[in-house]
Amino acid sequence: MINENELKEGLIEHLKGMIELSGSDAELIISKLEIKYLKKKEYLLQPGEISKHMRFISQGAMRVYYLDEKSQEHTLQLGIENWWINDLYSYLSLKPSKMYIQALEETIVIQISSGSLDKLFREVKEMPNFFRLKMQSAYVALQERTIENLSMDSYEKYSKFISQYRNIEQRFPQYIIASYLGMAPEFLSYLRKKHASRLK
Amino acid sequence: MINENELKEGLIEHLKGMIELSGSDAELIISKLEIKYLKKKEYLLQPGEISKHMRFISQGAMRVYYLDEKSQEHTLQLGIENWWINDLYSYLSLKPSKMYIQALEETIVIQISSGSLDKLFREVKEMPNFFRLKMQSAYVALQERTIENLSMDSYEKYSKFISQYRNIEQRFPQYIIASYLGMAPEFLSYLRKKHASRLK
DNA sequence: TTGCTTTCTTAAGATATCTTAATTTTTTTT
DNA sequence: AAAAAAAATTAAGATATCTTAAGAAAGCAA
Repeated sequence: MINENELKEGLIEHLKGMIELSGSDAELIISKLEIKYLKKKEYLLQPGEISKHMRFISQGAMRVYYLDEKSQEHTLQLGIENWWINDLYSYLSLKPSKMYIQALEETIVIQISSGSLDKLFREVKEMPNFFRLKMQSAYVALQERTIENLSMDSYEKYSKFISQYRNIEQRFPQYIIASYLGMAPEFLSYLRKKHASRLK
Repeated sequence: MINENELKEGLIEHLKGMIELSGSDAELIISKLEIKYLKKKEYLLQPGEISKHMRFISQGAMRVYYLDEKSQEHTLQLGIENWWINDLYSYLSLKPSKMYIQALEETIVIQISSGSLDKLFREVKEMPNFFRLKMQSAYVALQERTIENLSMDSYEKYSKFISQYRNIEQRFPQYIIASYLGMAPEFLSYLRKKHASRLK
């Protein structure tokens, strides 16, 4: 069986990669963490629900996606171990989400409820800094994605994607990668073939 | 002539729309503000430079854009009075920007150097909160743009754009709007004609 | 006001990407 | 291992969007 304390310790290590935490800070944080187990294809959040937790992938792989009016899936976020995953829109605005957050493998998530997190913001000095920094890098990453959207064609985007997500990319089915990149899966398949030799 | 104190007061009001500031907070902040005047087409930042200020448009209109390898312009951000405008990537990472930040009208910008802002973060209690909240809404807005990129066709994007930027949109030349939306200006022109009657 | 410069429009042909549908391959379940 | 389900490939025809080039309109400067 899995040792939950070890998992929680993993999140503490993750925090320590960015901010300083005392032993008592760590204990305080650990006391607020909840662990959730998800089977493949299970949902952590579905449209209509309000996202009330910050969520950290401890093991496994997930994605955030939504369905447009034509019921097409569009993937907004992919994530694996040690990535945060959420619909921040819903979390921050307290409005119902339009997103699905789904496990793509057997997955373990560590969550903090927004109430607990607010307390931690007050009680653990460096906690706001952690989320400020996270938020900043998330913003920069999203801006990068916007830039790619504006200036790259489909193959360039794909090519950048696989070089950026080295190895990780194999954990996601191709049709999900296509939906992340904003192209039809058949077209991605066509591109892969066309450029087959050139792929690094 | 323009009364600079009034302009600075405008920024204080803007801050007060989101956080609480005492009289002495306001004075402290005001003491760090610099005012910059830009003529139409003038640049506030150019590629290769590091963005060392947080920038607030006091009057006028600006855009952030970059050139791709084919020297095509892509507009990442548009802004008018009371909007913050910057290349956060460069500002946060201290790396050289790839962006142009350009005035599209006679423009007045209020700046705070990153050094001064860091001080304010320590000296004005609510200051970090302001930027945390700003950052959050910027992130959510960018996520919204990503969603549109994934699921809307060009006309839908344009249509959403003009309803979102009511009236403001007339202050930006159409080819810039096209470059913001990620389409060729000729195609935008074609779409406008095609849907001419339906435009609200 | 005239002339110059910038922006916008039009149209034709080229290209990228999508849609549909059938087939094959891979993965999962029994 | 066989059967069922999910994912990937292929190919043809359809559509969206781009490119180029030229002319018209609008804005700005002399």
